[in-house]
Amino acid sequence: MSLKHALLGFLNYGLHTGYELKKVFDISVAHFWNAELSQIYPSLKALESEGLVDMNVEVQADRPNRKVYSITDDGRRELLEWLGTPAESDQVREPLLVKLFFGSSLPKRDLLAVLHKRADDLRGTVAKGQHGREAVRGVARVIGLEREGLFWELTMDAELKHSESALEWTEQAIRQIEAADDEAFNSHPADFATMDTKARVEILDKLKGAVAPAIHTPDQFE
Amino acid sequence: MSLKHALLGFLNYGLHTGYELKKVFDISVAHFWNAELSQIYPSLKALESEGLVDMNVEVQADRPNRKVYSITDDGRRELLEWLGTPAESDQVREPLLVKLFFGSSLPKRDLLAVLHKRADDLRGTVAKGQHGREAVRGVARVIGLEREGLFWELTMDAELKHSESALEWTEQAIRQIEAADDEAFNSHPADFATMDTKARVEILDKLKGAVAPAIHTPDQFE
DNA sequence: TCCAACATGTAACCGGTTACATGATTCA
DNA sequence: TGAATCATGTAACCGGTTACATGTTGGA
Repeated sequence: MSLKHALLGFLNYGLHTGYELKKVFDISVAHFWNAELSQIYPSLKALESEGLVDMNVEVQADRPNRKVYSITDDGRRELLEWLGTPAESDQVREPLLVKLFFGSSLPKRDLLAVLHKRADDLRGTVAKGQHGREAVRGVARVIGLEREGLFWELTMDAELKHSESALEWTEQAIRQIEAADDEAFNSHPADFATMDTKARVEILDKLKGAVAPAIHTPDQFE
Repeated sequence: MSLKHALLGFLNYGLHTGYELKKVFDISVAHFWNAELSQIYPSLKALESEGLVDMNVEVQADRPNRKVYSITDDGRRELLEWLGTPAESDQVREPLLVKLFFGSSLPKRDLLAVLHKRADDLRGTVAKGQHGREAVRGVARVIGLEREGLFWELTMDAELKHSESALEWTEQAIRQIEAADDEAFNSHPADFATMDTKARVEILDKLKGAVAPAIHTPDQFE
């Protein structure tokens, strides 16, 4: 889990309440690590009981009391260790690719509609991303964390680049599908289905041997 | 959830047992939708109780009995409807970007090590992806589902393209970080931390207004 | 002899989301 | 008047992973 570590990261910048941290998440890391208040509060409590953060109640007259958290030395140590450990990628879960994978079961125009919707979404993300990227360094300057600007920009770049390449792929997929033979759609694949069980199993095993080295086995991740 | 729909998708190709489906997942969609047996079995049971699949027990003398599943008309209808519905992207959760975001808290060489590790992993994925892509159409032909080859290839392309662009980004990030001023690292940001609470909150709100339109709000997903 | 493959499952756990609860203040 | 902001949380649920359980057969 890196929510706890992300919280430590922000607390390393200074004191914060849970409510404030939610705001900070939303304007900075939400595109690659979202967090809900209902998860932040218990996580802070857990961090406290682990001795990685301290908490002070700040009594307020007109508003609800605030619980102000700060990072401890142990917390800082834990953060640095985590930051310096290589990160495994999370399991990819991409429903769109599942849909595309079974594209032959679907009328051509339905599949194309699904892909066009994705392309539109991505165009929106790309446009926003370009705007955001320009805003970031200024933001860092305003906030008094100028040196951090580089890193924040790089995370924006990551999203932008990803969106751009995803868009390129989508557009190319659309072109290839448009060009594809109509017979490829709405098909009811017969050969494999009517094979007897043993034959199918044999084929699967043969395939497994052939494809195995090409499969990107998604190993453990934190 | 699309595990159920992925199962329906494969059952639409023909009869399968849970055990077989696991194999099929591993050699085809595992890179974008992994599934464990412990999840497949209950899902099939659920699909059955929803009337989307039928089950027949095949008694075997020398081996454990097999439960052979087949898709029903209702199941086929459900599958087609799901396939034709635009897919929202899953929430992105990228620990590496979290680490990079807090890169200024870390010694330069530690951060670079983390990124080099990622770059190496990606180079491996790209190499495998290229091999795999070439194997796919052949696989489709062997299995008797030649028309499906196009779609399978496109899903391989997606992974390959994504890996390639992620690698490009990583390499560029490494270069920028190598070129960065040493003062940007191991820093203990003081200004923001020593501000009083009210001032910080004000800044956060200002930022929210400025950055909001650039933030890609990750909405609901299925 | 020991491990892999075949074949099915259950149970505990885990991180995360959604919904619900409370209650004051401020602004449109 | 009614919504948004401040500020904290709990509880139910959900999809997925890990670990555990069982028992046979065939090959290294």
